[in-house]
Amino acid sequence: MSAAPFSRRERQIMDVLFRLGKATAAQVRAAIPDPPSYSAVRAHLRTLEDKGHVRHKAEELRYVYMPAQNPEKARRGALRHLVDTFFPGSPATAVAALLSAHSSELSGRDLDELQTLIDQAREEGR
Amino acid sequence: MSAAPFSRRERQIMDVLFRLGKATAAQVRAAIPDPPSYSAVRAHLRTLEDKGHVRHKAEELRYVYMPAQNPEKARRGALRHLVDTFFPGSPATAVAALLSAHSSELSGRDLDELQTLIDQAREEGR
DNA sequence: CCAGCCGTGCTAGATTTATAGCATTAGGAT
DNA sequence: ATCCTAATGCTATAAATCTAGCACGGCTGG
Repeated sequence: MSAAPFSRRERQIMDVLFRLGKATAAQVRAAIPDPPSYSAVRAHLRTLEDKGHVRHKAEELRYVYMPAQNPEKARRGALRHLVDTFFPGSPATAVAALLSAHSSELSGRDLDELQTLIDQAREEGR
Repeated sequence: MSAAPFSRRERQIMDVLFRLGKATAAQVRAAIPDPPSYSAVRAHLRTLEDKGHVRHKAEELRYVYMPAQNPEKARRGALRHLVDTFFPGSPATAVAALLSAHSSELSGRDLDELQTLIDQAREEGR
C-alpha cells in the first residue's frame, strides 16, 4: 500500500509522463516549466525506474520512458485522492465543479454520453 | 504563476488541512498515515506559514491552522491540474470517469442537479 | 505556592533530494 | 579510418527537507 509519495521533482516528472504517455528525457525536460539540467532529469528518471514507478524502452537509439503503472489505475487513484481531499464526502460537488468548469468545451456527443451515465445511475439507485 | 510546489510532507499536510478545513498540529499529525514526530509537524506548519500557504488562529490556548488560500480557488486549481495531467484535452472523459466511479453514492437530488448542469451546457453550446 | 502538563519557539544535525560534470559508447558523415 | 554529435551511466557535491530535542511560558490541581 503505502502509496510511496513523490518528491517535488519526481511528482513533476511523473505528471509529464502521464500527460504525454511516453517521452524521452529531453521531452520530459522540455515539458517542465522551470527545467533543471538534462542530467538532473535523467538522474530522476533513473531513480524513478529503480523504484518501479517508470520503465523505459530503447527506441531509435533513445530511451523512451513511460509510467510503469496502468494509466487507468493511476487515473482512478488520482481522482479518488482529489475527491477525498477537496470534496470530502460529497462526490456530487466534485462532479458539479468539474462539469461547470468545462461545460463550454463539451460537445453535444459528450453531453449525450454523460446523460446516459446519469440515466444509468438512476436505474441503479432505484 | 509557478504554482509553488510542495515537498512530500508539505503536500501531505496541506491535503489534511484542505480535507479538514482547519486543524491543530496534533490533529494534522493524527491524519497522516505514517506520521512523523509532533515536533516535525509543527516545524512544517511554521515554514508553511512563513511561505504564506497556511495561517493560524489562537483558539482555546491552541493554534488552529488552516489553508491561507481560498478553498474554492484551491479546488479549481487541483481539478484543472488533474484534468491536464490525466485527461489531457478530454474533460468529458474526466467527468465520465468521476461520475462512474461514484455513481452509487449519488442521491436522486444530486442527479437532478447534474441534469440541470448538463441541460445548461446544451443551451450554451447551441 | 509549585509541580506537572500542554502547548509553543528555536536550533542543530541527519537524511533525502537535486544538480552538474565527466567518462564512455554508438552512429553517421567526410 | 577518424571525427563529430548525441546519447547513456556514474559519482561527487550542493541544497533542501525532515527530524528530534531542549528551553520557555501559561494553566491547573493539589
